[in-house]
Formats: sequence, C-alpha cells, structure tokens
Amino acid sequence: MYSLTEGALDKIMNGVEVEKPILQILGHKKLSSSSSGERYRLLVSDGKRVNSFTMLATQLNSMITDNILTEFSICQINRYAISMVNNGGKQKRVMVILNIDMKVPGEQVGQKIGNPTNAEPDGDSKSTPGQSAQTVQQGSLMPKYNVQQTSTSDIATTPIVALSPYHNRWVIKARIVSKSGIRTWSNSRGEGKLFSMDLVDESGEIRCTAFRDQCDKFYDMLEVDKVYYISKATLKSANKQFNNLKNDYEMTLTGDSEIIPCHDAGNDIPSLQFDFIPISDIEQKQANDLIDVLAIVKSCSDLQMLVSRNTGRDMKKRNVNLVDESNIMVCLTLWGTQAEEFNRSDNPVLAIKGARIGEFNGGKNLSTLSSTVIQIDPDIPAAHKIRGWFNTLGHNEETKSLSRTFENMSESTGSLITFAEAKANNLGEKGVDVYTVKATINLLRSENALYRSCPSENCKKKVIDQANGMFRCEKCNKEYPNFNYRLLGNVSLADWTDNLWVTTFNDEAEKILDATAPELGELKDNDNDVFLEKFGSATFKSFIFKIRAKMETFNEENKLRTTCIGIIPIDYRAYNKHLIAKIKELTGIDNA
DNA sequence: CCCCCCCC
Repeated sequence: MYSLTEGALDKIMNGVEVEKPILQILGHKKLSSSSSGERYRLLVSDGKRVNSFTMLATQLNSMITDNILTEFSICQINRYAISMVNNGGKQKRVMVILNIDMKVPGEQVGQKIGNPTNAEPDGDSKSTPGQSAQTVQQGSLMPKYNVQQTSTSDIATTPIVALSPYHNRWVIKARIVSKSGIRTWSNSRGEGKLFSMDLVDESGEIRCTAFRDQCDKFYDMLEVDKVYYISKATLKSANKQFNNLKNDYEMTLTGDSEIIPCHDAGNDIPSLQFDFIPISDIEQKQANDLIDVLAIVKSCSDLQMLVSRNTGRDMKKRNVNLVDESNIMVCLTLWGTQAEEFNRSDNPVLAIKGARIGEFNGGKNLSTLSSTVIQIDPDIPAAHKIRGWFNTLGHNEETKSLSRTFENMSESTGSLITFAEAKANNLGEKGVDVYTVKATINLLRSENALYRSCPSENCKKKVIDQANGMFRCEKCNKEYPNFNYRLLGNVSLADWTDNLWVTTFNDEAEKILDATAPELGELKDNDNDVFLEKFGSATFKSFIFKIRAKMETFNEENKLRTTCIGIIPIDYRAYNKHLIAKIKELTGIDNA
C-alpha cells in the first residue's frame, strides 16, 4: 500500500516544491464557466489536509472522463505547476497537475485515508510556518511562479496553462504545431501584415500572433514542429469567435519578445493535441463549430475549379469522404493548394484539427480553414486502430453520409423532385436549397444575355462604356481599354407540374445555350446594352437541372432567386407528346 | 493591430 505524503499540500500551497507527492483524490468538479473547453477541479488530500485549489491540465481530462481518477484513488503527482489566480481580490495559488500516475484505484481503497482538514493555502500569516514566509513575501511584491525545472535545461519555464495578462515575467518552452502564412490587412484603422502560430506544451496550448515588424523579424526563423523558448510577449483575452484553442488568452509578440530555439527538446513537449470526436457526433453540432476528427479517407473527388459567385475569384476544391468507427461518413472540402496536392486513392488516415462544420441542403459537412491542421497517416495508436477497423470491417460496410452533396444527390435514386414539390416545400426560403429536376427549357430571355464584363481575371462585373474608348468597372474601380463578352442565361424551365424562371451564368449559360439554341442571333449594340437579337427557339429536349434556390433581397424586396448550377442532358425522346402538350397548356408558351 | 477562410 502507498502512504500519502503528509504535509505535502501545505508546502506546495506555500510555494515549497515537493518531489512527486502521493495524494488521494476525494472528488472532482467540472468547471462550466470556462470558455476554453472543459476543465476539471480536483479535491485532493495528503491525509492531513484537503485542497480544492487543484486543477487538472486539460490534456489529462480523459483521466476523469474515462473514470481513472475516481474517488479515493491514490495517485503520484509527477509534475505540477503553481499558477496564481485572483480569488475575490486575493492572490491565490492553484496547483495545476501536469503529469499524474494512478497508483491504487479508488474501488480498491474504498475510503478516505486519515481525517484531513481544510487547508489554508493562501499564505495567511497565522498558517504560514517559518520556511515559507520568505516565498510568500516575495510573491506579494512581485508575482512569481514556482515551477519545477524542465529536465533537460537550465531555464525555468512556465507552463502555458499558467500564463495570464497579470504576469509578464515568464518563459515558456513550446512547440509550434501550426504556422499561418503572412497575411496583409487594410482597414479604417490602418494596414499591416501578420502571421500567427499555435503553440503547445504539456500543460496546454495558445495562439501567438506577430504583427508588422515582428512579422518580418520572426517569420523565417520559426519552424513548425520545432521547440522554442519564448518570453516577453503580451497576453490578452482570446476572441473565441476566431480562436478555438483551449486557452482563455492569446499571445502577441512585441519588440521586446525573445524567441530562442531549443535544440535539446526531448519528448517532454508534445506535438499536437487533438480532441477527436466521432463523426456520428457531428450531426448534433452547430454550423461553424470547429472540431477534430480522426478518420479514414473512403473516397476522394477530382479537383474541381469554380468561380465564387460572391467574390468572382477562381477557386480550387476537392471533396473527401471521411469515415470512422462510428461508421458514419462526412464530406470534407479541401481548398486551394491543399486540394490540389491531396490526390489519394489509398485510404489514408487523417488526423484533423480545427475543421469547420458547415450546413448544406439539410446535411452537415466539414471544410478546412487556414488554421486547420491535417496530419496524414499519423503514427499514433488511435490511427493504427482505425486503420485496423477499416482494413478488416470498415471497407465493406455500407455507410450513411451526413453530407448532402451533388455527387450523392444524383447518385441516389428518387432524388429528382418536381417544381410543384419544390414550391410546396418552400425550397430556398430558409437558406440555400439545392435540388435536381427533370425539365425542359421552354423559353430563353434574350435581354442582357450577352454583356460586356470586366476584363480582369477575377471579376465578372458589367463595365460602363466611358465613350472615350475606355470601359469602367465599378467593382475594381478601374478603367480598361477592353472588355470580355459574357453570357447570362435567363431561362424558363418547365416540367409536368409547374415552371420556374432560372438564371444561369457563364459555363452553365453556355451549356444551356449550346444545347438549346446553337444558332445564336446577331450581336446588336444599343448604347450600353448588348443583346442577342434572336435566339434559336428552344426545343423540347429534356435535361436534369441542378437548381440552387435562395431567398435574396433585391430592390428592398425578398425574392426567390433560382440559379442553375448544373445541367445533365438526357435523351429527349424520353419526353412524349403528351408531356409537351401539358407544358404548353401550363405555360401558354408554344415554341415547337 | 487580424478576425478573410470561399463552392454548391
């Protein structure tokens, strides 16, 4: 049987280091007020005193959730740090447990050892015995951390979990687990550039940002996966809207900040802390939540190029279907170079930190952000476990996907709906809805079908003829000597239940015009409006249209805007005369 | 002091 280290708590709470004390756990409490995820506060005893100013480092949370640190269990505290907190206007010491071994499980001990009483750990003079008085006095003059030294260096470091804006004399020893590129900004308050990085040590994690001069000074020397000593940076409250790390604070480098590479870092600084959730849990999460998942790539799409309707920018994306042992699938969208480079059909395991949950068409999906970290086939036990599951069972399993994508919509049978159903279900009125219909084109509107657009690569805005040989783009705020003609297709689609005006842009407009009106009319230039004099008449060929419907406000009025975002020609002979007659009757349009 | 992170 282990005996408890009697007197350890009094010493620790008065700033005296105690080597690997043996303590008994008497209970725990989840702190719900923390905005930085779950934290656990422990009630511990050394047989003489009980102490509730004890916290568990967040990466040890699983020892509570997995029922390891149960009531009465006897544990050895291998490493701890003292953090000063403000408790009702008073500085109070809190012991943060960084490394703990369970020695005897609670059910074997079965009872409280000894008759411990409440400790008075805050250095009240009457409870402060001689040897610690000096420490306490120092502490009141200048906040000081009492931290065990790291094993391999002479620099006394502070655990990240103990950092706060109220203290500035600290050195952390941390690993860079991710680093952004350099980004510039320009707004009403000024302009500049910045990069940010995420730091971890064995106690926790924190985001660190460098602006302007510091950006230049530090960017090149800092490498992902390497360990550094960092000091003299400032701390401020983290904005949880943009920062998902488990820390209430974030760090900003200043002109005084010092960063020194640590070449002899052993395994004491972890690489990256994940907080994996099963894919099946994503369904219950909110859109925009950031999550970590460990999953197998079940399939992955080709690289897709598209033009953002909002910004006009060209984008590259790739969809990746992920599964885990919950046997639920979710679609993850990769962007830019990450999408380009990720072309794998070999079912790698991905450990993903900080993917964002999105909502589309009533399904949930994941998307990467610039801060998302993806490790491919990480060498961790959980990754080997999921690999084993996939190789033996998972690869054969039928999988249900949480995501609604074009791919899995047109695959599944019965996904076609009619316009009557779309209207009856108010599709597009509560956000973006995408659906597929089998329909025909019964009318093309020729006005503005062809317009003069901005010639700059990422802009599609209509230009204004300045009558001096120049064309002005309001969006780019620039004049150009040239322009590009672009297509805008306004078509009335009809099926046997109803009809709908739909707008098509660019590629989709071309596809529709190619398919239905190959003999484009003459170009006419009438002041600033360019239009086609006549279209070839639409024939009653049928197509599968992918429709994007969304209620939007224009001219201060809410209007349903429907856009065609995909078109698949199908054999027009499938349409019979009866159907054509029905469409004519319904729409009053006779193009035949 | 940023805070953008996209598409259907």
